[in-house]
Amino acid sequence: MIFALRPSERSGRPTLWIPLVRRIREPFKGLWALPGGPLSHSESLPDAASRNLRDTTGLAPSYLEQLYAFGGLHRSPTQRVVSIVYWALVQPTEAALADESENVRWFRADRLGELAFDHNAIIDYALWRLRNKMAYGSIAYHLLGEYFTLAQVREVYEAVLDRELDPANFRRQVKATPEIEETDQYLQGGKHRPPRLYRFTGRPGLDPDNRSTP
Amino acid sequence: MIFALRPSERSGRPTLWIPLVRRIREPFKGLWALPGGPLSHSESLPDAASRNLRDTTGLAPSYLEQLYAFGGLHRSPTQRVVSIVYWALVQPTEAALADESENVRWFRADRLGELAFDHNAIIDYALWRLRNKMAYGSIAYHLLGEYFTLAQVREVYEAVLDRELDPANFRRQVKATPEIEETDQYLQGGKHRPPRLYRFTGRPGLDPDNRSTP
DNA sequence: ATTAGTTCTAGTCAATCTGACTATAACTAC
DNA sequence: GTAGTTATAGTCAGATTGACTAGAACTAAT
Repeated sequence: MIFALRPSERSGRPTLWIPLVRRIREPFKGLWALPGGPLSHSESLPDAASRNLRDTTGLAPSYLEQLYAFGGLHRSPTQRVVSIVYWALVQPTEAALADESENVRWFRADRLGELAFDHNAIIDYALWRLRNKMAYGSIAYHLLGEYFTLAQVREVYEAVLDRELDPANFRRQVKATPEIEETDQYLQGGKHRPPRLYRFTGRPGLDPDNRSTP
Repeated sequence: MIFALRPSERSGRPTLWIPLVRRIREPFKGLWALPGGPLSHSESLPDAASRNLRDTTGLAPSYLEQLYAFGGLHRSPTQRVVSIVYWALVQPTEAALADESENVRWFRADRLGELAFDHNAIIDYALWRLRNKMAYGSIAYHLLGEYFTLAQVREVYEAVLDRELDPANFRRQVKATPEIEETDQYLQGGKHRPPRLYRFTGRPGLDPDNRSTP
């Protein structure tokens, strides 16, 4: 389950997109589904998630976290399947390089049709978690490049939370977080006062998967 | 992974306890470990967790939530094991009924020796999650009975967070949450002014496991 | 060169929330 | 009665938040 920001076709503002793969066999042949695959005997869970991500879309995530283990009895009509789902954030530069093809395509996270298996429910839950983490933790920066303006951070929040935020108040809050570092660079090229560039110096969260990285 | 409140031997104040089972075969024979067991083909993940809980300790949880899927390559020295761990809260009345025996015993959560497998790390993570959920969500009430005083709620927080809280300020905050309902009952029997009893009217969280219960 | 249009950025102010603290109420034990 | 204990309400200063104002710094059009 991969999230990335891409400009909306209409407004040009960044919105949330996810890549899906088309089922080429039964069950649910022809429907779109989350990328995934089997867990090999010799790889850890996050390794397997990264490999699957790379194999199907060519993407390398800037953030990877376990979402949930889904094990309902009737998730697949043919057999009992337990899926340990991970979710990833990729930066826009990465997302632009992603392989697209007849059977791999990006979709807006808020405009999905009917997907294979219980994947609609999985995405709903992932979106809920993303919004939650965004409200507390410092996760939004993994959807941006190394340098960014405060307005870009605000656009990320607006895209994910789906509501507008007061620019001045948002600045004040972000600037108060110690993990945000001011640089001496400014972003030129806009038709207005050039905004200052910042960078994120924090570390990802502390899951069991990556607890030992202090 | 089960949490319950039991009075400390020394101070008599409630503290966090968890039941462990003794390994009766290799690997780690003789060491204490978290209760658990295999996932059968015909039961969902939360069902399997409840059943294991009941089989080993006789307990029925008042709260059950998925903790994490642990899948490191070397968790067990003999084979590759993926454990989908659930954590549960049980009320004190339940906990008092729990089966204890030579091979099942309660331990204080903050005073554990070396356990089998990676179970020390799992418990650390569960404690971290419990503290986190406590700070935000309304989870503490599942460690109490149906009726409780505000001082009892405070004791739960103090036990889990391991620090003292100002009684007056704590009251103010708890009373402000809409899920707490005042009753007309008072708890008699103390050697001081009898405190009013309250009840919790909220629902558990919204995991994928129990999302459809509005 | 001037002006209009845009966003960036700093700041004010009232409302709300938080933590430290004081004071009274209501019970039991002596 | 009186001392001891916890329950409960309330006050007050400091921090945080949301709505808003205003000047700064750039581009584009005149």
